[in-house]
Amino acid sequence: MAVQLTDTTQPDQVLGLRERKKRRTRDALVEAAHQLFLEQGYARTTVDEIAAAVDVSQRTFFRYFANKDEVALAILADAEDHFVANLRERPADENPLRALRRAIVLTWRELGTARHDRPSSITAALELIQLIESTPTLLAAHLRRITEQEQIVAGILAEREGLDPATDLRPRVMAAVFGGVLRSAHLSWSAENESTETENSGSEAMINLIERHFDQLGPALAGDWHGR
Amino acid sequence: MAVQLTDTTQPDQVLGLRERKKRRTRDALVEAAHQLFLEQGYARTTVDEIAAAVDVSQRTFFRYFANKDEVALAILADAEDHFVANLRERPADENPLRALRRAIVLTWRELGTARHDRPSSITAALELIQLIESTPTLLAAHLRRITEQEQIVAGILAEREGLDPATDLRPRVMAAVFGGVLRSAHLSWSAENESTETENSGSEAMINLIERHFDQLGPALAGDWHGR
DNA sequence: TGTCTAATGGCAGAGACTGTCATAAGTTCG
DNA sequence: CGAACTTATGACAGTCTCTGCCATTAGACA
Repeated sequence: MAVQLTDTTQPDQVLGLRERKKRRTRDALVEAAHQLFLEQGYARTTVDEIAAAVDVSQRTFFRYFANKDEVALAILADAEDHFVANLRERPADENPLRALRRAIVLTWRELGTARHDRPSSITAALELIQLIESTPTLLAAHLRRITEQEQIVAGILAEREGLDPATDLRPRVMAAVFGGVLRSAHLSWSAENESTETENSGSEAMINLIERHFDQLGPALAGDWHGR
Repeated sequence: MAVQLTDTTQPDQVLGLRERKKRRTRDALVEAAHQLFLEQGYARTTVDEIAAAVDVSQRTFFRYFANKDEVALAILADAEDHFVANLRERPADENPLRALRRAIVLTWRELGTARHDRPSSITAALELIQLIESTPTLLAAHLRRITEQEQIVAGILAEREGLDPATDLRPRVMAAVFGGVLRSAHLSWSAENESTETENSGSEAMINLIERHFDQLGPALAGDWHGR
């Protein structure tokens, strides 16, 4: 697969020592930060502590992450990329809403089964969502990232359907609605799992919640709520 | 209306000198901050500058606003309160989606016509939306506030329809969808009005955009996009 | 007018970032 | 293998946001 050219193209797997080292410290920072945030809370953890835990200088920390938010949210970035990839791979004959729904469920399922690279990427992701929901600063940063993702999603939808994203509002509206439903599901999840430790755990609980929220989309928009 | 009791209840209009002074400095801070942010950008404006412009100490600034974000977003807080009030006043026989739509349009129209208290609250609000959309930090803070508002909206909807907010997901989903549509409209607006000065201006342009986005909600969720 | 309460200012300090520069550590090539 | 080059890191120093603390000032109230 990885074709070896002169030296412009970097092989996927065979990274130099330098790159490997960088990746290692980056991973270490993410993990150390995550641990510390869970133990003592986001606000009460200083960047210096995180850096010290990995034995690098504070300056180096800020070369890896633009700010404190970024280390915390790094764990979800992985999942987000997977989601985008999954959405792109959805068959063209699926309607947009279904494609989105399938893609997100599939992403959580993957995260649950596949032993990604880190042992428990789901556990970490779920812990993080809880942390986010209980940390105003983090929530703000997370919401901003989410909306950026929505732009990307809107672009993918427009492309899928062969629409002009500048003219047609549907992709953007759909992406925004999707984002809203997801956030709502996350909120419900973190409300249910408020009690300290991850008990209900498992990606299944989250998937279930997401499905239920999607199911309410039609009924919610229907004129009369008393109908049911 | 305002019944005068012993002294526990503060009359609405007749504020003491102290309260009047406080309100004045608060307003001055908001206005000075807004002006400075527009002139030199959010990041390049320091809190010290804002405080100096109103001739108070930095310490005092932070007694009025928890952080720099808050002064900037204060201008929209007013509009948000109006929206909530408008939503509450919507007739019970209106379905939820329509109630939300009417309430938001009405809010913008009020903001446009009524000479609120400050001369041009719309102008400032629209300028602010543009500033928000082009300032990551502010956008993050704004999104967080928006989601808080969504919780309130969900509560109002549940109450309107006599539903148990803990059980029924529809209010929450609806609030999230509404929030998404609005954000999408704001984004479109700020994209259209990117060019420096407020030209298209007027709340009518924004209202028009909001209506158009709402109109796309049905079509977007409909199975087949090629239908139209 | 005198007391009581609340707003303010000034100061010190923690913590998140950023620019700069010297040093250390990988990479490349002869 | 070692010299020359490139890149990551560390160490400061400095700015800016935000907080706690205490003395001072200025309305409120009797």
